[in-house]
Amino acid sequence: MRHDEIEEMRTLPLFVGVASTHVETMLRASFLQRFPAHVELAREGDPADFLHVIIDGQIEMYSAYRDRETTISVIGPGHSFIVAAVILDRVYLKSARALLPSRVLLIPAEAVRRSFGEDAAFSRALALELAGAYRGVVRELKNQKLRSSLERLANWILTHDCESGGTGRFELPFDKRVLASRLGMAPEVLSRSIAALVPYGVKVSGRVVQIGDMGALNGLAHPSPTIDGTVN
Amino acid sequence: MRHDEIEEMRTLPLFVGVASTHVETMLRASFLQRFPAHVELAREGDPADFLHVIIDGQIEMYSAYRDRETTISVIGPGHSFIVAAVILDRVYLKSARALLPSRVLLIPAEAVRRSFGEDAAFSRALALELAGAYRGVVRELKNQKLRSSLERLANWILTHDCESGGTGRFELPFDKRVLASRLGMAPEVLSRSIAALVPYGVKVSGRVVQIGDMGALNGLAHPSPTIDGTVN
DNA sequence: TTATGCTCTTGATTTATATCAAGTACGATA
DNA sequence: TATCGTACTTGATATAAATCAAGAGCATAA
Repeated sequence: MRHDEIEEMRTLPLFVGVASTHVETMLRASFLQRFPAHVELAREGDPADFLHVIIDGQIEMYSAYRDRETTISVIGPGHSFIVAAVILDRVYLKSARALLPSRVLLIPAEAVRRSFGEDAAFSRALALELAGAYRGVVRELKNQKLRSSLERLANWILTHDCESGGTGRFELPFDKRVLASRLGMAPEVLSRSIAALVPYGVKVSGRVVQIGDMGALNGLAHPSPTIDGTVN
Repeated sequence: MRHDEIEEMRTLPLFVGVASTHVETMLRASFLQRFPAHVELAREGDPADFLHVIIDGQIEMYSAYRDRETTISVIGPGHSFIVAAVILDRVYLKSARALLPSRVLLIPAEAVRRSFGEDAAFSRALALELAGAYRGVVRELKNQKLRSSLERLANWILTHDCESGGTGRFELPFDKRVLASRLGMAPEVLSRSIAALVPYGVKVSGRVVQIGDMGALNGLAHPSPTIDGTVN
C-alpha cells in the first residue's frame, strides 16, 4: 500500500484508540485489493487468511448447502467481515462475493491475532465489533423463525427506508433476486409479496420503492425493537 | 456469596488469565441465585443488568413476537449468556427461563463493563467468547435457511449423539416440544418427522433415541462442517 | 432500429409446514 | 391402584412457500 492509502486506512473505526505502532504493523502487512463484480473473495470452509474491510463497493455474504444457496447479508463500505474466524483461527462459515466492483483491505490473520494479543484497545474494539455482529445475527435468526415472508419484506422496507433517510422513497440497493435470498424466499415469492403490499400503499416500480401509507405498512409489519432495532 | 463459593467461581473459563483483583471485585458484587423450574430469569427488551453464568441446571433462551414464540437455544452449566447486551449496555434480545431448577451466577453489568475496560485478559476472553457465540448463531441461521425440518432433526440427532459420547444411543435432554421449537417446527411436525426417520433406522421411545444405521442417517442428514461443526 | 440476454412477473401446481381436533400414553399424586 | 393433568401422537385440513413453465419488460449491443 502507498503512504497516503495507509493514512486513509488508519482512521477506520476498527483502529480508534489502538496504538499507532500496531496499526502501522498491521497496515504494512496488508493489501488494498480491487475486485470486479461477481468475483468470489472468500469461500466457506477455507482457513481464515485475512480480515477483510470493505473500503468501497458492495459484498454479498452467502452460504451453500447441497443444491441450495442463501444470502446471509449484504454489506458496504466501512464494514469488516470474517472477524470471528480470524481471531479464533478457524475456517470461514460464509462465502463472500462482490456485487459491485469493490476495494477491500486485506489484513493478514496472523497480524490481526498478534495485535489482538498485544493491544488491549484493539482487542476491546474487536470485542465490541463482535458483540454488535452477534446481536445482528440473533435479530436475523428471530426474523426468520418468527415471521412470514410478507412480514419480513414489510419490515425490511421499513428498516431500509429508515436507514436511507426516512423519506418514504428509496432505491433497492441490489437486485430483487438477491433481496429475495437475503429475506429467505424464492424470487417468485418476492414478486408476489411486493404485489401483496399494494393494498398497504407500497408501490414498487423497477428499483424504486415508495411507501404511500406509513401507518398501513407499520400495521402489517409490526416492527419490533428486539428484531429490527437499527442500533445494536 | 460465601468464600468457598467465590473460590469455586474463580475457576470459570471466563476468568482464566484475568487479574485476580478484577475477578475478586466482580465476584464480590455478584449473586449466586437459585431459580426453580419454569421461572423467567430475563425478559427481552429489558436493560441488561447482569451477566449470567449457569453453574448448574438448564436454561432456555427464547423469543416472542406477536402470538408466536421460538426457542433460540438451550444451555447448561458453564455457559454464560447475555454477554453482548452487557458489554454494549443494551437491552436483552432474548428471554431466559429455567427448564430445570438452576443455580446461576449473576454478575452486575456495571462491574463487567469496568473490568472489560480495565483488564486486557478479560476483554480478550470476552472477545473469544463472543466470537464463538457469533459463529454458533451463524451456523443456526444457515441451518434454518438452508434445511428442511427433517434435515434439521436428522442433523440434530447426529450432533447430539456425537456430543454425548457417540454411542448411537442417548436421552433427549429436554421435552420434545422444546426440541421442536429449538428446531423451528410445530410439535406435531416433530412427531411426524421422528416417525419419518424409522426407515433410516432411528428408533425413539419416550426420551430414548437409538441410531440403528449410522450410514443411512448420515445419508439423509448430509452433515456439513460449516453448519454442524462441533468446534466453533 | 432489431436482436439478445437478462431479470422479473404471472399462472398453475406441488410440496412443506402449520393448524385444528381428537385421541392415547404416561408420570405424578393421592 | 385409580385419577388427574400434561405431553405426545395421529388424522384431517388449511395455509404458506417452492417449483415449474411461460411470458413480459428492459437494458445492452450489434
